[in-house]
Amino acid sequence: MTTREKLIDSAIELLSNRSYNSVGVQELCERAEVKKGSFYHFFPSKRDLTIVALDTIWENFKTHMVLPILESDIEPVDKLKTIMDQGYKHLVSSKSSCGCVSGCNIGNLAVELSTQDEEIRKKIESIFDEWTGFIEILIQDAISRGQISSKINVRATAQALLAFVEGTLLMCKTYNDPEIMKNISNNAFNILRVIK
Amino acid sequence: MTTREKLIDSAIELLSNRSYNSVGVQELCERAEVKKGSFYHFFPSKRDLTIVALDTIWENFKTHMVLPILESDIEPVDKLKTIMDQGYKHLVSSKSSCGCVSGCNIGNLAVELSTQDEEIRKKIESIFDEWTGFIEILIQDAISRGQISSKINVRATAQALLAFVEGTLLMCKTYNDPEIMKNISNNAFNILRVIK
DNA sequence: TAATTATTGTACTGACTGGTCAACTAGAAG
DNA sequence: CTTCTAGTTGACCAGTCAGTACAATAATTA
Repeated sequence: MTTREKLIDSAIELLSNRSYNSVGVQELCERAEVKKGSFYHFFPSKRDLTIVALDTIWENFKTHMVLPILESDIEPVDKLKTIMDQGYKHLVSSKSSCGCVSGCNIGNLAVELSTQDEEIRKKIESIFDEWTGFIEILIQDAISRGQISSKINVRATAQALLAFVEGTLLMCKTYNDPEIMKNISNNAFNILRVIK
Repeated sequence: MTTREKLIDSAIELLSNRSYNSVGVQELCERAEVKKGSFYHFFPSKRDLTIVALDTIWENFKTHMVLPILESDIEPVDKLKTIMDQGYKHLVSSKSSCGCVSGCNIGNLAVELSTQDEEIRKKIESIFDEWTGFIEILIQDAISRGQISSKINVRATAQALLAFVEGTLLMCKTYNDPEIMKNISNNAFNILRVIK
């Protein structure tokens, strides 16, 4: 693994479980076993590393989670359920590995930095846009199969679903309990107005 | 206004628009026009002030927003709508006063500190519990009037609604746009399974 | 082999962090 | 007038922050 990759990896790890302002460049370097000089050779600033880390998180999530499920041939509504289940498993494993539920890596940075760093805010906005787009595809698919009412506003519903997922992760983090997700997540299907 | 109150006030103001780790004791004191020595006369630490600020935010929200609406004699489902409308107005005013949508003061601290400060996490957990309790009352009321299906799990649905509200605020903050709430919020009623 | 470029290491900067502390002031109580 | 106490002040820690400067080394190319 290259020095650059090691830095991105430790950024993802530290930023996921803590927060931007509580993680220093020094600690980032220690975890990556890299000297500070190397850090500033590869990245002009901590913020720039954060943006690359954000991109990497999203690319990983997309290629290993979203796309495989989206391209599978299970029912669209079940795809949503699968994504939620995967999210739950992620929470459980993060809890058992570091003792705490860290929620959504991207949402966490969104909340902390949206009012303070316009560049990072825009980056996350574009990630959320793309994410919403995937959910729209899923909804369209379900509509064309007659599983969801065609009267809904697809984009607004997709946004609502993303908001719901982010809010659910926020609650799990606050209660430090992945099980909260189980209580809540069934309601996601009400948002979709699944036809029964 | 006493020195103590001035400190709590500036804590609420600064923590609402920024983040815990980006606000220093020094800045807190400057905004309150108080010297650092006085700060540590009234509060043993920055964290202790934060907990008091959290309590104050919640008490204000409860007495000026939640309770008046809850005790009014409009339809329970409309009460939810009213709360959402008030939330929207709050976002609009925060955007026009400081240029950015700050989201939920309490949710922001929850996301930033839940994995780092157990005492603050527990404080927010208890606030969320109380908040959920109020929503439960609202739902019960609607059920007893036959406006909502009695088959739902009241507590889980209340939690889902709170998650939805928090997630919506997170989205508005990320997009720095209060209007996002308009797109999303109608779906709240789907979560409730309102009988039509 | 020599020159060039990419990478790493060390030492450092000035500003800022949360927090401590002894000295001081004002006003009330005895 | 004296004493006590709550409130206030500014100087001062030790440690950390993001970022810089630049020499030493490793890898690549001529």
